[in-house]
Amino acid sequence: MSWTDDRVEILKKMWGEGQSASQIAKELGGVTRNAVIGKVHRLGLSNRTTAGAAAKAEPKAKAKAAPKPKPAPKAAPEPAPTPASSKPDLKTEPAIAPQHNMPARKQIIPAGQPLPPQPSANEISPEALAKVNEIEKKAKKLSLMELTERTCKWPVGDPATEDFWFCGLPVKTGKPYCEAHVGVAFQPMSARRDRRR
DNA sequence: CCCTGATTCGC
DNA sequence: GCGAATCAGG
Repeated sequence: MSWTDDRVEILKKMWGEGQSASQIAKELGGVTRNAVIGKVHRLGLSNRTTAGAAAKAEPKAKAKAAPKPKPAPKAAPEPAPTPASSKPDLKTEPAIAPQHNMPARKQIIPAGQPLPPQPSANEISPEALAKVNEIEKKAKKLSLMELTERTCKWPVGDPATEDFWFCGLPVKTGKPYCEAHVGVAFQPMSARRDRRR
């Protein structure tokens, strides 16, 4: 795969949105996150203001081992960073008028969509249920964006409220959920039948 | 161990 | 220009 214009376009877009290099790599396909990062640097767009593993433009005066001399006498001029972007768009927040303010009003948000299929309690084995309640306290409470292929994607709470998050614990390899949630998500047909009245 | 981005350097 | 290997950190 090579960096065609449209692929670079996607790269720019996603990077701008704060997507991680690995996510971009997956989206594009045929490239590794290293390739993405390398391209990002070559394109000049680098330092984002993203939290997490942000780098420090810190001169590491670390006396490392031998194989890393690296003189680099060039002093970076850093003139005026003119936003010579040919893309005039960018979302300009309309600055929505604050909804007066919601006193102690307990969310009037209408759940526009059906809630995720939270299994009804009577179909879950007591053991599994107990286990879930147990680990749910330890849940990492990830947002949608923070989910990866190795984080439990079990939704908790009402998506229409602020009180909503994903479990985020390490998944049972091969499954989309952690061990506890796999227990309530994947049940043998026979077990369900038996528990039904 | 999982992940993140940064840098180097042979190609 | 490209990106694997490596580095550095959360």
